[in-house]
Amino acid sequence: MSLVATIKEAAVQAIQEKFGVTVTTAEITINQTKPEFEGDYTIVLFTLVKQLRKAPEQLGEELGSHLVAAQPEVFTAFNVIKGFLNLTLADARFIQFLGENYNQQSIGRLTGGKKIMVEYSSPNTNKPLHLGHLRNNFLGWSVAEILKATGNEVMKSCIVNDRGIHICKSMIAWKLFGNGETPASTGIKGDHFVGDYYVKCENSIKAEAAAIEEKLQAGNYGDFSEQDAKKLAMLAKQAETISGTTDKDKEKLKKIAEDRKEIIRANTPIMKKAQAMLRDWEAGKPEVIDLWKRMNGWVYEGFSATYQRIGSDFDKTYYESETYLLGKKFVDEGLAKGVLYRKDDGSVWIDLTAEGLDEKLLLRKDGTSVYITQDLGLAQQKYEDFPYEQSFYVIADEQNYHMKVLQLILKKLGMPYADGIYHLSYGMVELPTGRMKSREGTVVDADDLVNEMVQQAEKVTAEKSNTEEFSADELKELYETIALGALKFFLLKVDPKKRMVFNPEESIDFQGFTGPFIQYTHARLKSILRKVESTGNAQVTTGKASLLPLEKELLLLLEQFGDVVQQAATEHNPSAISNYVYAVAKTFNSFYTAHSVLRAESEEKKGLRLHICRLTATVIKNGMQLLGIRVPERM
RNA sequence: GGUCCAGUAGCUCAGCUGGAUAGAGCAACUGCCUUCUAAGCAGUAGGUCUCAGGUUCGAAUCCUGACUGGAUCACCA
Repeated sequence: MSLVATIKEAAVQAIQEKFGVTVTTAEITINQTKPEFEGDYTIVLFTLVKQLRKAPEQLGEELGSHLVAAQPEVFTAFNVIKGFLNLTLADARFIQFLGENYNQQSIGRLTGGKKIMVEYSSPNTNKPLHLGHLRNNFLGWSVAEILKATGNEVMKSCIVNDRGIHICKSMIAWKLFGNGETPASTGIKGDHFVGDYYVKCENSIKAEAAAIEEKLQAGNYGDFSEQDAKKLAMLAKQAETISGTTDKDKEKLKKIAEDRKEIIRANTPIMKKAQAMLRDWEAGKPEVIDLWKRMNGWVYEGFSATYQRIGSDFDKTYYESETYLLGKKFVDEGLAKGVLYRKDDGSVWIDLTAEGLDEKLLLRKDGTSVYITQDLGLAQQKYEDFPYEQSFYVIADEQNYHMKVLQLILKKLGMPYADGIYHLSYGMVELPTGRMKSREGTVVDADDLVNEMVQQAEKVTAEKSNTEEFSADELKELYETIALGALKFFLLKVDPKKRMVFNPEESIDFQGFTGPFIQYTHARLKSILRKVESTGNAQVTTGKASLLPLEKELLLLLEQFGDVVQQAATEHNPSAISNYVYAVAKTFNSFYTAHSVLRAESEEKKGLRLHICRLTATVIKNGMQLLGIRVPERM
């Protein structure tokens, strides 16, 4: 049981004995005592005043003295200031905790016991991973590990968006401009290779759209079907009626311009070819399928290298090409149940206006499914593969609405797993100039970024570290460890749901509240432990030494690890762990400068501090492990 | 226009299930390597917690309303 829980129970018991009033542990508020007051933990008395009908000061005195008298092995002193009862805990209690845990590999708590699926990463196969994917990958992986550490059975899954117009764009561009080049012939990583053709396609679309635009200016609608020509004319007319300069008008005009642009883009020759290719793909035309398989194969090779490097892995991978039709049977069921309805044109809808949402299309009039239909099918498939109690979707917050609708539809269809769905929504990573847009080429590429970080790690290591003891291979591994540590920590230290800004001009720091700071602290710890183990002097006793403030502060923090992991699991929030591990490292570094371990005042102190070092190293290592960050033995 | 999210130091962020004088890092400034790794430590300076009301013994935290920024409301995925 954690110290905080111990104190709460002691307080409940004391209140019962002393005042004959029954309160629950949930009604006791405990904070860590502020540094300017004496004590370790503080009971807030105000919350109890009403129930116990006593003035805070008197209540504090009575409760405090009762606690100290009843459990002297836990509470050694107390003081009451304003409405706060500050309790000083016995050194022996901390030393006992230390003795029980210094040699443990893990000190988490296993309270979960649920089957949980965590879907994350979910890339498109037309382009390489970028910074946004990194946040997703690190977050998904970490949350899955945290859930495992709290005793749940977790399945990590990934849905690969391997079909659709996006990959057809890459395919058509390769066919038109590729001249038979391959990743092997050019030496370009597969996902980048395919991504380059996607960009080529986009550039062609832009060029062709500009040409069409020119003809349009001359009143030539020859490129368009009668229907599209009509739409364009209508948009032009609409735009004319909006003349104002208000923000609202400007927004309307912007929307019209965007609609217009989309129509033109869809009518460029290359886009029409890509569309035809998509139809051929759906019809199963062998040469298209072959090309599709070949190009996706290149992408998977590239992804696999990146995933391995950044430490993402999956227990189950779904491919949209295999699942995108699964949702259709939901439509039949939904129609039968009367949850869905068919419009005159044959399209199928669900009415969510009663829930404050809109009507949502589930099937086009031509019978083909849309995004949400596919997701319905996938949800069912996942549940059949792994009958979960909870299913996490790690997806950016731009899809909040989509996920809300998805869950709601499943609920209306009476799916038993609907309530277990949880959208782990995270904020987008933005540049100082705004959102990253792949179409405009303003994305920060994941591989490039990792490479830059490795270079920086190498540079800083050369400046700061004595690398004589390292072999070339060890150095290479160290750079990777530091680079990914810095990057992962940078992305995971922020609350997931918040948007974050990444400035490519400023390098990610290695000092202060960073991954390398914590890695460095771990290396320092290991250095001490290596020294003592090499002298064969590792057998020590903690004895009955009393604790200095920094020793106690560190132990107090270390004792909270289990609670912090639990909290991170409950909140699905790795940043709770980043913050905590940083606090541990920071406190240790203060301790380290203030007190010598190997040259401690006495053998007893030395033993105590060595144990503290062992425990600190374990907590740092385990905490960082939950973030997917390795800690080096030396750096 | 509807819905949802955010606004805390110059910058990036903690703190938000209400608790004491709002904390870190970066940037700036002062010190500390003959001492277990200075990617470190100690310190100085930096705040109208966007604003206005409300609830409360007590509000950065909860409620209401403004303001600012973002997302979304596609027969795109």
